[in-house]
Amino acid sequence: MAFHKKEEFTQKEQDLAAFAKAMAHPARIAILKVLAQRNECVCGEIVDILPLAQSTVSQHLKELKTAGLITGTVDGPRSCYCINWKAFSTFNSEFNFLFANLKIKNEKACC
Amino acid sequence: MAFHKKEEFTQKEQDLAAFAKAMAHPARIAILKVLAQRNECVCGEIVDILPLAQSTVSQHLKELKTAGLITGTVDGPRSCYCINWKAFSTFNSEFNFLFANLKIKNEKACC
DNA sequence: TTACTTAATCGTATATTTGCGATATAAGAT
DNA sequence: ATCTTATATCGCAAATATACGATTAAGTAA
Repeated sequence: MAFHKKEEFTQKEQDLAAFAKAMAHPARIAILKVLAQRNECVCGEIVDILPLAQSTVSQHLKELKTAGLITGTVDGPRSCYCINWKAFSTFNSEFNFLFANLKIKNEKACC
Repeated sequence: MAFHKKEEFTQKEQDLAAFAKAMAHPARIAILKVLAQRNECVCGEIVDILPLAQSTVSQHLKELKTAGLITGTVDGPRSCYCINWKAFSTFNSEFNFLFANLKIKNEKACC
């Protein structure tokens, strides 16, 4: 039995899916929102904002970092994170390439 | 122990996450790509294109439909699907509102 | 040195996702 | 009515995600 046949798809499909997956949780959206609005490295504070335990927030941060949506530096006993704008730019391009370039001529719903 | 505390977040955060989650699989990205490129209702064919069993593809289609990314009509023994452009437009706006409007002044990576 | 602070990781329980085969459904063909 | 075709749903097994408390690690302060 083969589970997770993700390798059967193209690299671009997998990349897009991986990016979307990293955003596929409200907690991670909230984290990204904070980082985007602050527009600087945010050290801590995120734990105080989210309604989750410290360990859980740390896991979400790790996922975002692993997926490449954010970067992080260790600065003494605390860690600082900020948005990886380059990754978002790439995602946005890919996303628009797939879906947005046809949007105008498709305003008419077909079914 | 509370699992899945998604209700603790704002509706917009949940909506964005739900949309992202629907795209968080290469198979569903591939399906969306086909529908976007064809630019019309696609009946069947999707099963032939994807390297997955018919029942699995049907499940992915159901997820996309439930999340509102695609629409579908039953047409005799066959079903036809097409992209819900309105949903994509909404997602794109929300996405850009959160992340893209700050992109230009943030090209400098901070960490 | 011993505390204190901050964040990451471990261990674990539960929930969800993924995939397939088997079965059901529903319309058209014979 | 039966057969065929196309799609959806069910039932199950395995993988992954989610969350928390407890612990660890590493720097700072006393």
